[in-house]
This record gives sequence, structure tokens and C-alpha cells, in this order.
Amino acid sequence: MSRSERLLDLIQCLRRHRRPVSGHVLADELGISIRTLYRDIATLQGQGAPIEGEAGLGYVLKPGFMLPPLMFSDEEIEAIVLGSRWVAKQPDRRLSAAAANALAKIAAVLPDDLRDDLDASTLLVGPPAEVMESIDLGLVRQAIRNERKLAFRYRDAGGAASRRVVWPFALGFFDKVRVVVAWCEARQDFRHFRTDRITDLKPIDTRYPRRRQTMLKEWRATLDRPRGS
Amino acid sequence: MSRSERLLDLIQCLRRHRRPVSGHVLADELGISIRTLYRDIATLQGQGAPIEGEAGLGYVLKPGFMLPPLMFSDEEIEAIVLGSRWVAKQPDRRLSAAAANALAKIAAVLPDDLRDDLDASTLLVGPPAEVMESIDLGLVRQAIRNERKLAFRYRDAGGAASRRVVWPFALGFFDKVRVVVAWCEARQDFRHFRTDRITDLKPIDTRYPRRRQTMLKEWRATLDRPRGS
DNA sequence: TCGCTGCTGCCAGAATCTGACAGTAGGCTG
DNA sequence: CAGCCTACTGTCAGATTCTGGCAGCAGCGA
Repeated sequence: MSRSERLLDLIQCLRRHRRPVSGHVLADELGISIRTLYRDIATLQGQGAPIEGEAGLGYVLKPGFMLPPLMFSDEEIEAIVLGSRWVAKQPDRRLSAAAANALAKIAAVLPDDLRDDLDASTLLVGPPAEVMESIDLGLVRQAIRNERKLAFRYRDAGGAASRRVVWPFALGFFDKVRVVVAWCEARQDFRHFRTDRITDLKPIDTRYPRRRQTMLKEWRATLDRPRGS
Repeated sequence: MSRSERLLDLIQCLRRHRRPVSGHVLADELGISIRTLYRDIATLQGQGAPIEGEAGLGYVLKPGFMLPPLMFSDEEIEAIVLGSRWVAKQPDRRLSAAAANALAKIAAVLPDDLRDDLDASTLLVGPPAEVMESIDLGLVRQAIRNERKLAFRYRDAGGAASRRVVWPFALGFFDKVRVVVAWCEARQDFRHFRTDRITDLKPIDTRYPRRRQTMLKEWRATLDRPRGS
């Protein structure tokens, strides 16, 4: 195996083990000596890979993801760039900024002619709507990831306010607003909640009793067939 | 310069010259011997790069684009995936298919935990609208790229039909339909045309007298300020 | 204190890469 | 057809890089 291939393998290894791994283990998995591993790690760090080593612990790959060399056709690149531009115009600040950063990174490695072609493919959406998020989406993401309940006050389309305890499992886009998709304990059904109508968001420390993947699947199934059938 | 860096450089070189380039020229640009160049080309081909060499002509990089290893944060990946999903749901069949392919390629190299997180971020747009493209968007793209005029019949929102000759310079999304952005010869102004209302599209072989980048810039400027000011 | 770990410098042998030369084969032009 | 340009392969010796082992230092936890 050539050295450059091995470097990618090393990243994949680090990603597999999420906990700190000792250099010795990594060297074993790659079939190289510990000395060479240290050199490889140094090389990767030199190329900007976010690898951290601490004495007595081992190595961890900091969050952040390296895409290995990927082949895309012109159209696939166009699709990716266009989609990222769309995300960049969405009101979710964090995602929008992330999309802008991603676009910058992609543009940096694109050949000029392709970049020109992409300029001819524009997005005609209006300026981003001034939707003020009243809540911290980070809390929602965390609750989803850890399968924890959420409590909040909600004001529905009619203006009626209510208190909810829900089991969130997805955070989606709907037109210009973001919605939390969840099982509502009060209604005993799937509901989605516009984030801009949520107030007093409080994470609850109890885990909800179902797997979020399962609920996602069930919820999708209810979407596929029209209401009432 | 290490060999692996040079291989990426070689791809960039090939991309710069769009016409066939002889191995000798490439070797000069990279500062290596012809023999080493042949070896490098062979290596790249072995890794799946679409390089073609023909005796008497030179090397060409077949359309298709290789993204070098790129670092993305979790959020940037989420933005890219989300955007691609959005594109995949758009009515433009070619782009939608391209987005689906790109997503598959990205998903293939994503670690499992990240893929799970992304599942929790859904797109709540309805099923793709049944917009039948009556024209071949490929012709439009080609006209834009080559700065050629286009002639077609257009039926506007009020139902009134007209013949147009335009200078197209962009192909954009607007909500669920695609629009051609162009300078309209009849109206002597920028106009955009919904592709589903265009019929009898005919490419015209005459080049229009302005640069498409310039027109794009001017058109963008008109968008920034509200009408009438 | 000990053990485990990260990390660096050094060195000799192994592996790889590189350039040069020679030769084959294919396309293009005259 | 000949002549030229090109892609491509084989071979080989020297240059370069890579690799593993060793020694040693530093930080962390028990």
C-alpha cells in the first residue's frame, strides 16, 4: 500500500474509534511501526487534519470531516453548489454560514472554467427572510441526538398558546422556516412545530422510550400516504 | 514536492488546458521528466481518474471532476447534504438525478454516526411538482456557454403569446420552475422566462455582442435595488 | 515512584522514485 | 508512402524517500 493511501486509511481508523486510541493500536491496524505512525500523524497534521494526541490517552480526531478525493461529474458539482447556495440563503444562521464556508472551500479548488459555468446557474430566491429564531437550535439538535424530551410553549397558527412535551427526532426545513418534527405527548401523534413559534424551550433530562430512527421511519410512512387514507 | 501533491497538480494542469496537451508540455510545467509523467498518469488512471491519451494528440481529462481531499466541519457537511437533497427534489430531471448521484457518493464515504445525524435533518418539501419541461435545457446551457442567441415562442402569465430573440446568460431556479435569464432584443431589457412556457426553442448560430459575465453582473446590479429607484 | 503514552532525533537498510535511453505502435501531414 | 509527433513500455543505476529500531525527554494518572 502506498503511503498516500495509508494516510487516508489512518483517518478512517481514527474516525472508527471515537474514543482516544493509542498510537500502538493504530500502528497495528495499519500494519506499520509506531515510529512510522508518528510520522504519518505529523504529515496529516501538517496538511491540516484535526488530530490531537495527548500523552497517557491516545489520539482523537477532532470533529470535522475530511472528504477523500471524490469524482464528480460537472452536473453533480453543479447540483452540490446550487444546493449549498440555497442553504446559504436560508434563515438558519448557523447552517447558512456553514454553507457559505463550504462553498468557499469548494470554489477554491474548482477550475476557472467550471466556476464560470456555475455563475450562469443562479438562484432566484429573494433575500433571506428576517425570521428571528427565538430559541437555540443547538439545544434541539442535542435533544434529538441524545433522544431526550423537550418542553416548550407553542403558539399555533390560530394564535392559541399551549404547553408541550415532545419527543423530537428531526429538524427540518419547510419553506422558509425550520420545524421540529416530534411525537407530541399531549396529542399522542406526530406533529411539527415551527421554531419561530416556540418559546421557553427547556430540555428535559429523561430519555424518551423509543428510537429516533424508528420514529423517523414511521413518520415518513405517514407522509407517503395522503391524510385520511 | 511530494509525489502525492504532484499528482493533484497534474490533474489541475490537465484541467487548465482544455484541449489535448502533449506529455512533454505537462512534464515541463511540473518540472519532471517525461518518463515520470507517464508513470504519474498511469497512477492516476489506476486510481480511476478519467485521463485519456492518444498518440499524435496528447492528453485530455474527460469531463468529470475530482475534488481533492477537503476538510468540512459537521455543519458544512450537513449544509451540503441538505442542499443536495433540495436539488434532488427539484423538477429539473437532469440536475435532480445528478444531485442524487452526488449524495450517494458522499454517503458512501461518510462515517455511520454522521450519517445518522443527517437523517435527523429532513426536508419537508412536497413531492416534486409535475412540471414537464417542454424544451431541452441542454440547448439552453450550450447557448449560454457559447454566448449564442436563442429564439423561441413564449406564453406569458396572462396567456399572451409572443416570439422572442434573446441573449441568454443564466439558467436559474425560481421556486419550483426553472427560468432562463436573458437580455430580450424586443424589450431591450433583462427578462426572465419560465422554461415551461417556452416552445419552439431554436438555437441561433450568431454570437451575441456582449460578454455573458458582464451581463450577469449588470443584471445582478438591477436586482439589488428595488424597481423604480 | 512506576507505567503508559506522545513525541523527537538519529541512523542504516529497504523501498520507492526518478531520469535517461532504447524501442514499439499509432495518428497526422505532405 | 515517408517523416514527424505522439503515447507507451522495459530496463537500469543513482537519488530520494520511507521505514523500523533505538535512545531519550515530557506529561499524565495510579
